[in-house]
Amino acid sequence: MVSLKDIAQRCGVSTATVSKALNGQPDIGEETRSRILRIADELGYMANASARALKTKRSYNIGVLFVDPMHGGLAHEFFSTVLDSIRSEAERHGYDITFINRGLGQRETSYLQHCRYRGVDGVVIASADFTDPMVTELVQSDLPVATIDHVFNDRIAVLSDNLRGMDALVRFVAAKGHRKIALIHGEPTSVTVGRLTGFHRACEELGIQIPDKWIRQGVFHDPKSCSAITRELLEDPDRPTCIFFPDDYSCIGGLNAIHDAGLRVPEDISAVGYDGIPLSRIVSPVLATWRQDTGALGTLAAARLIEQIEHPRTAILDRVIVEGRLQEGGSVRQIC
Amino acid sequence: MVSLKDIAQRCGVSTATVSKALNGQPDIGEETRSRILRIADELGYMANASARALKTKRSYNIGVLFVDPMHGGLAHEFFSTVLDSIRSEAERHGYDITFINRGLGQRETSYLQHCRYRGVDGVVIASADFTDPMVTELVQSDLPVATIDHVFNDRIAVLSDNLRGMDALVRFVAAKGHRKIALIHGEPTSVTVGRLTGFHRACEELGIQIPDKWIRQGVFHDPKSCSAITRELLEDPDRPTCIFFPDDYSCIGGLNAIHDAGLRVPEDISAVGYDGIPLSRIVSPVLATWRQDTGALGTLAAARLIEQIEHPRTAILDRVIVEGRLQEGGSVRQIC
DNA sequence: CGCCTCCACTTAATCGTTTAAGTATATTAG
DNA sequence: CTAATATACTTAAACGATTAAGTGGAGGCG
Repeated sequence: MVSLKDIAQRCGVSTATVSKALNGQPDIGEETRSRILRIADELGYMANASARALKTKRSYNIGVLFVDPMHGGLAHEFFSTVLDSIRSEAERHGYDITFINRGLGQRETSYLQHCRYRGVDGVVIASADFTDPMVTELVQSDLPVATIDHVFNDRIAVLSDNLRGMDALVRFVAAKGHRKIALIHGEPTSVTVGRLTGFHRACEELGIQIPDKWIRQGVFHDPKSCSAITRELLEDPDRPTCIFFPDDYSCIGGLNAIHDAGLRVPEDISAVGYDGIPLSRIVSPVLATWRQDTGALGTLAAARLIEQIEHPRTAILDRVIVEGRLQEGGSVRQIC
Repeated sequence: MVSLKDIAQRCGVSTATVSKALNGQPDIGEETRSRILRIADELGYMANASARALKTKRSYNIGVLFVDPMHGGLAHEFFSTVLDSIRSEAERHGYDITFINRGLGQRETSYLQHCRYRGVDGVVIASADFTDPMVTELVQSDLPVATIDHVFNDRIAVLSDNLRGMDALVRFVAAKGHRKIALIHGEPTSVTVGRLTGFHRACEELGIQIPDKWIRQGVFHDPKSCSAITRELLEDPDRPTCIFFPDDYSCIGGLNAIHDAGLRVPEDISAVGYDGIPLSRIVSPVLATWRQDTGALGTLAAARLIEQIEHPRTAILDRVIVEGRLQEGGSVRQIC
């Protein structure tokens, strides 16, 4: 409503002067500047983001690509905390965020087109099918991109240490005496690859043999599929003493299947999650899990992306590893 | 990158013609139009949202105000599903969403200023302190506004029927034989008022007397505070047979406190949640709760808001009530 | 005194789009 | 055959900001 023009009029100067005064340019006299600032404040002036973006090609908007292939989108605690930390870090730097999707209304568009349409200054890819050509297109564009839990060449990547996390969990349950361990993992993504590697390496180093039938593919965040696999594992007379789930949420689904089978956790069988969402501490027993620093994941991705946006020549496009820590919940029991 | 100008050049027409062709204006010849459309497609043209918004004062962007006073923001399943449905309904209509906050970078701003800065076409207020003067300012502005679970005069409001939900829950547990019912409610908001009213009315109609000490104020989505209150309720020798929690999430925290006290749910004490988030079906026992139609809440708010944005003269600014349904979980047992 | 520099501003162009108003050509009416 | 009308365009201004280039005057220097 109130524009530079209004302020210029009231101050008896040109709009250029007002713009420069407001932006802290050096070639403005001291009393002129303070008068302009005062009037701007009085009138409740607020810049027009569209006009500014049009002229400067900087929208102070960052895109967030967040595709949960199975479910609604941001409905899970892990994602929503990551998202929230992206949001608040962006806000701290004066950026807003825009969800990137395909298709504006009827029109079908690619993710990249959506980004161009809104003129986002960069994109955080927080969860997506990284083999999707549209995602590849985005990553190969000239837009600054930061990915979470996936590495692309010459791009910022923020990763949680899946290998180490899984390693720590295996050692934890092994120390509790478990040797018959089953692993339900998620879809084959780089996250899954890291975790599987960590799992197998730790088992090997500890001299634990895991039969193939105990390595099963489930679905991330899908208690249904994980419950079904759990049931199968339990039906086998030679059953594991401990089951690893793809994540805490599906672990809770697994607990349910275990209870339905008339067994108790951890007395009859132990369970291990992954993520360390708040919920994992609220349920009973508290889950043994690897607590990812979801806040750091989002915050770092946003911070590094903004760094690249604002200092394109000097920003280092490498990977950052975020540490996690073991949550020793009661869902794993000591066996002799 | 590719602008109207480029298309105009390639087609040998003016930018005005291209604009009109692309926007389906009637005064463009058939072959000209199809040629323009073809070239635009070939060049991968995508409009520039900033330029368009600058000229038309329509950003195709809707603001979402989402302030969770206690926690990070969108970290809870109830909120995140509402948000996700707002997002996807907006997307269906060609709108993007922007989170509204105070303060862009260092600069302190009001919610309304943020809205003006981004030029949002309207705002969904999904969760906020409705007594906050900044929220009031927003609601009293000329921006289209839709609120969720709160009513303002002459504004679109989408509400879940808290009174009926609570009524149904009370009748459900009463039918199971419970008469000693405790209620932990959330902060005093209009949601809480509705639920309390429903609770007291149902109790009165059923002839159930509830002592004051069993009506306690907790905090929404805060398992900690609810656990503490639960402990207090359990310590009293004259303890309730059933506890109502402000929501499913805090109910799960309450279950934990109950277990810690050496009691089982539902054998020793029954528990009731509210919301019906997916999690409530995953835990064991499944929670008895009122399943709110969170999808409808968000979808309707977005749809009605967009209706008002696009047809300001004919849109009806009233309240919509969203139905929910009883989820008869195993967390309430039949007592004699 | 004449020239240069510096300061504090203004002018004017520009970003990409939309749209009211204008224009040239073809068509129809009288 | 002229005049009115319709069609299919073009012209040009505008949205609100930014910014390179220009300007006028004060002050400094030799």
